[in-house]
Amino acid sequence: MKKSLKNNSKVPATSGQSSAATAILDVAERLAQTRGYNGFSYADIAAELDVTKASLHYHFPSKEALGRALVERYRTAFAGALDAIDRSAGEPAAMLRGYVDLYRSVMANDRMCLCGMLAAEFSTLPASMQAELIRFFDMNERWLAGVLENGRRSGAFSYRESAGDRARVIIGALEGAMLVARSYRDADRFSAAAAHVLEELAAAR
Amino acid sequence: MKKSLKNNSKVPATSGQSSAATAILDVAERLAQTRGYNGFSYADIAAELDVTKASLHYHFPSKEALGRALVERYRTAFAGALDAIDRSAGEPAAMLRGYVDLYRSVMANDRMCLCGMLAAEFSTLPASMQAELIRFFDMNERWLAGVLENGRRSGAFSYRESAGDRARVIIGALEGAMLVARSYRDADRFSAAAAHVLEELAAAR
DNA sequence: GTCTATAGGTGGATAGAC
DNA sequence: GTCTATCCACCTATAGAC
Repeated sequence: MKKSLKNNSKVPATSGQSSAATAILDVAERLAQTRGYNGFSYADIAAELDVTKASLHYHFPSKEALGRALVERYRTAFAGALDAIDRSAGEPAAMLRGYVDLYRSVMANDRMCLCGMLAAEFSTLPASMQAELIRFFDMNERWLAGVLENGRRSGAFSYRESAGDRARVIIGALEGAMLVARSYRDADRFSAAAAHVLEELAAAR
Repeated sequence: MKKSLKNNSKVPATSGQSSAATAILDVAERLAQTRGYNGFSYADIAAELDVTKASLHYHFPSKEALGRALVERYRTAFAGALDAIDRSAGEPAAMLRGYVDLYRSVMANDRMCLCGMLAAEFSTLPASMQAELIRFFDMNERWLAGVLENGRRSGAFSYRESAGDRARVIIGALEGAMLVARSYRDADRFSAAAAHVLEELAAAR
């Protein structure tokens, strides 16, 4: 039985997207995180939503448009999560734990970080997606470097290199731990690496 | 002008493979490392070698067979490189530098580690390739854990977790640093992370 | 071993009816 | 907004001549 993707809800869709577009992005996001951008097709999404491919093309005319929307939304949602950490947690150590938990929840959901996945496929992606990807990593690095600076000032963290360099090390370590852990279907592998990242920064040792 | 893939050389091909198969694997390996297993086709290889797709199927009947051969050869070559380190370098610190340099040379070649790339695509791979991939990571972990144990015994390294856990952390950090650095086309990003891995283990601090 | 030719399937994408 | 129908390019793979 066909389910309509039309936005029938009384409330406006979350962020300028119709509920149909949101439903499509939700499925596409999961597929992209588990199979990669080159690993899913319009047919896969259509089958899951029980609509036709043509209907998907109405909302996202090309796969590039879909892919761009995917990364944009992911980056925006991630930025929102970082803002939430900024507002809630006080201590740099708590903020860093919050950051690591963002990754942990992705892994717990049996997914790879969308942008880590796309980084692997980078050279095959449309330029517009490549640009979005860079924005994502730059944003992460900037935010993390800020937390690291504060932590060092307050004496909570201790590290030798620049905050920016250390931020890059942490991002790479988390993405890589996730990448490998997924081949073992073992979230604990990721958590062990995440714990290491946190402990390594602790000033008292 | 067509170049024949037939093995015309007087010397036997490197390891049970015909020189034709070797040439195919060389091209396929580079494509897999830069675009992913789902990001290249028989047509890509055929165009580069100036032969037909049918000719490739003679040497590797299916893409799965090609993919399996790819990971097998990569794992064997990597094992050989680890053996070479075992024989040449004495100090655990030197051995670890040698290990990191294996990754660095992949990155310097504008490639991603084949198995890191395939780890991203893991859920879309044939079972035979998934199994090979696990063997690769297990081998790395085992070898690295041995070096870490020796280094701790000799006083060269200092770390808190088990050697196996720390080995996993290091592998993940190197794979992830490579993954992200490739989006920036910046080998220095990788080298900075690699240097961090080495310094973090140094006992004198 | 390599070719031509082709099969059968799937990819992204569009026209036009409803 | 969603459908049916269709296009064309590309995919992996095979048959059979040379």
